Amino acid sequence: MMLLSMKIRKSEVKRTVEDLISKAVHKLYGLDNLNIEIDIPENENFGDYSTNISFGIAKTLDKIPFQIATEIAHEALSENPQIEFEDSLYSIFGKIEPHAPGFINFTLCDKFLFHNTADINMGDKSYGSSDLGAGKKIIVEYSQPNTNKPQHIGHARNNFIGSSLSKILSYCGYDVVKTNYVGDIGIHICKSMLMYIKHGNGRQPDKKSDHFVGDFYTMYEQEFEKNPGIEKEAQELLRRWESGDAEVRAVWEKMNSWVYEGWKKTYSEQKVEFDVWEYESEKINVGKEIAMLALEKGLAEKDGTGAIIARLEKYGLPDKVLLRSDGTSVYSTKELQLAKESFEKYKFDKRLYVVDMRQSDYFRQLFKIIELLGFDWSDRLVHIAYGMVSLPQGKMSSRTGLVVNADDVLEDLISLEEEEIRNSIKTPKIVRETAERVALAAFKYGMLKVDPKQDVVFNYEHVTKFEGNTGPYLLYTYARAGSVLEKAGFEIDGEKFRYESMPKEFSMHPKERALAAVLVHFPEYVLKSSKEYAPSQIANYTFEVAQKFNSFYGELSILDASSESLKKFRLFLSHATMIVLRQSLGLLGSEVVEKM
RNA sequence: GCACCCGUAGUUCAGAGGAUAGAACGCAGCGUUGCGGACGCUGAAGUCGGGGGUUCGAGUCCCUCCGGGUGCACCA
Repeated sequence: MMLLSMKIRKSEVKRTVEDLISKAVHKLYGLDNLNIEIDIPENENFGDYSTNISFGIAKTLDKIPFQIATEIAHEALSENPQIEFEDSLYSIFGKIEPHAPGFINFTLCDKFLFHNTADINMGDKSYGSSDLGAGKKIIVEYSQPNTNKPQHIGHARNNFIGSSLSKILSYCGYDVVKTNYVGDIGIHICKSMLMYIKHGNGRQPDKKSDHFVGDFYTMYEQEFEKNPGIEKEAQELLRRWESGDAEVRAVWEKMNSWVYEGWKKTYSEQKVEFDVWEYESEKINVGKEIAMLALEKGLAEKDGTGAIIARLEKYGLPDKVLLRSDGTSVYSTKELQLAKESFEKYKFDKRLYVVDMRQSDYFRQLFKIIELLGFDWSDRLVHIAYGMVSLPQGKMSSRTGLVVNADDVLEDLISLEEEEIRNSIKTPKIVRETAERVALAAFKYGMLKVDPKQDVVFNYEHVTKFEGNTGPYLLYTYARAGSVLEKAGFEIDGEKFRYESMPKEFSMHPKERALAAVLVHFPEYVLKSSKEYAPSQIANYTFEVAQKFNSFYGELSILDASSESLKKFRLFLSHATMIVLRQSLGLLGSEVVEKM
């Protein structure tokens, strides 16, 4: 008999299945080091976990998969792990069965599901967390806005992905450093500066200050259409900035401070934070050293004009200029330097760049150059490429004027949610506060539920609905469960409520079982999400939890359960659901509300 | 021209090489003198872009074609 200590983490159920199979296969056939894959079957008839191991080894063993499955299932069942709960031992799996044509299906017993539900109630804030990443450092760089205009809806997706990934990785035990690398200088910044100098008359912002600056950038684009010559003036400004011209620097500082002031509000309303801010203006010409090293290593060469160019053709990538012919460094060279400094400072195990997928080739070049420079940490760099955000009326474009500002989106969503909840909440202040949370959840969930690689069509009508796969639906489910608990006067009381107090013939109703079982998988989805750098994994899991709860809620009465102990069990389940919803929404960057 | 990403129900999206490809919205019905009906239940709806290949098994991996998006050296 295999005995597991009482401290077994529920996140290890899947690993327990792996161990069990691995040992059985070793004992029966002497096979080791197999890649054992454990599935969570969608079809409830196939148990809580399943494996296809029999197919993989059938040829080696010259046996029929079903026979192998039968043998392994039999062996695994005889080693059915025992776990201690309430001062006695019980076996985790109710059934371990072979299934044609050769799967092995594992079904958790009711008592384990009860046990896990009780543990969630006791463990509260830590359920689903792990120490997978203990002692490992991950830098997550995201947002990277430019100081010439306010943030649009595409930045919002970036902010939400980066911020959520950071939370997920922290939850898995990694030491995470959230970094923002601001593009605070360059020709694009000088464009809005130019217009302010020409037409601003020293005005102070009369609206949100980053929007105020953005208006001058728009003004530039309009004027450029009529008079392309003004680009030279912008370039001249950049030259003056680089030479340290006091007048230009003063305008630059003033306008950038306005932008930062505006962003502060944007980030605060989005509940997006950073540990470290880096500024491009502080990296001016820092790339020379890197460029020289590249020359030395022979991966770059000087061309006729004096520019230094990394030759990447033989690696299937376009060549990349490192130093311009005038000797100044380009953006990518600064980024190389930044990566190097970052590694020297943090000795990171991973560095994630959350940047939209248009820059995929660029990052491939960047990472290749770092590898060719001989830095052995080049394989720790990861580009988290995400797709574009578009609207039902089409893709965004500054030319057609269809650019949606992130602040405006959130404000619109808040208004929509205020209308939704005005009926159930009467105090205006509470309406506003609640609407803010619901709107942010709608916004974030709408962005995060989609796989990062996919483009997103962001539909206001859709994401703010209280029904369907939306943030508000999840919050509604949470509030609904909370309302029942409140009515019952329920308080967590794990010590007094024991499995033994359940009726002798107790077996879970299918709806109870489905809910309790889906809760077991939370830690597994957190891990999966962290490995794939995909918050969408947690998002879709969370929706499944909400569906299972509502289905349970619709079918069975909690407060009028047939016995006190059954009622208490259902309250336990409801409370455990709330904890999982709260934790997973938290990992997606959203807060729950008690009433809505 | 070259490269990368994406093609799954009318629409928006899930699918960890496996079992009868799943949700949500919309559509057609149904349910509760009941804990929040902002819910639940049932149903219709699919040649997984086309064609080859690998595999016991392909929506998933490989090749090719088609369609959509994006990027290709001194912008960032």
